[in-house]
Amino acid sequence: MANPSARLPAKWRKLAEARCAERAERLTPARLAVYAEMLACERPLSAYELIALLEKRQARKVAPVTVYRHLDFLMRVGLVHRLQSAQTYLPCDHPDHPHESQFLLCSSCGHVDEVEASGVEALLAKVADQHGFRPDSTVVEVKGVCGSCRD
Amino acid sequence: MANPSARLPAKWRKLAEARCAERAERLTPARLAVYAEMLACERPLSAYELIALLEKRQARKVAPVTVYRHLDFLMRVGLVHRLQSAQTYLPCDHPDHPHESQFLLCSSCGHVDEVEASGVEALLAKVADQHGFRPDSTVVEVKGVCGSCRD
DNA sequence: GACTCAACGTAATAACATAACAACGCTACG
DNA sequence: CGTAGCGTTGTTATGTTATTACGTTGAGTC
Repeated sequence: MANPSARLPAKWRKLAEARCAERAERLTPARLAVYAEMLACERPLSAYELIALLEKRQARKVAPVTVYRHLDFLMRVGLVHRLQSAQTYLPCDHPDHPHESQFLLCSSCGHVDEVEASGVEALLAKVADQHGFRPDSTVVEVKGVCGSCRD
Repeated sequence: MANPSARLPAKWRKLAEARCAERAERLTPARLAVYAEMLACERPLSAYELIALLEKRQARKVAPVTVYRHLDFLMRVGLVHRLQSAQTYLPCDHPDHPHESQFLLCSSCGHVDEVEASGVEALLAKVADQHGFRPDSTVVEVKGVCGSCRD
């Protein structure tokens, strides 16, 4: 089994460690391995795709619950997002700070662009307030066609 | 088995028929039964909850694929929405015209408020455009606590 | 050592969704 | 009329996503 950290750029690893340290959470090798696999893949993965990749790399069986636990952890600390409309997971594109994101999902190439438009969150907060609603978190996913695929 | 239309207010039925007529789609009894069940329930339902309700009312087995087909139909004509973050389905709150909606999901009482804030769609279109992205559809779901539950 | 507590392993199962194929019922056209 | 086409429905099986329950390990503490 390859050491996952060997494939994980130092920059990302440092950010991940910082995020965990902030919250007094432990970035164990198993958790790091899942995160590294997701970063290496560069596209959203389903939990079971991730299981298959991990089993291949580690040459041993990986139970679903294991991966789901690691994903829950990574989402809790803000290193990973879940695409609700696709039931897939992808690493956060800018894990240097906690944030709400919006996602642009290309239906042609499958690429996902994570953007952070503060105006969107502000507007949703305003709309919620107008309905007497106190927002905790938001899901914003836009499906369409990305610039590359339009050419 | 009760006639589903007996439980479906005439107003909603007329709107449903109009939506289907526009698109030359057929609002069959089976489809209407699913729609009526969803309207009667007044909260988002999972496909399998819907199956259980239909089986109870019709006193016969209902296969998952049947309900999924009817849900697909109802979503296609715009009478039903799917909450992506909860994997549940709920009738459209204002089926008199096609539209994109935003949803306010109360984590306390489970109530879902469907709102139609044109500003949200406009802003998302603008953000998408700034990234060279052509949007087709959007998913906007805000989790939080509704006005009633804050009291 | 004994206690605690989070992380991890293992097995089973629940919950959500689709595939493949046959049969039925319109309706439109000769 | 009849029959060909096509959308709807029924049936069975299977695929995909996620969780429950419970036991074990390992690091830190007293």
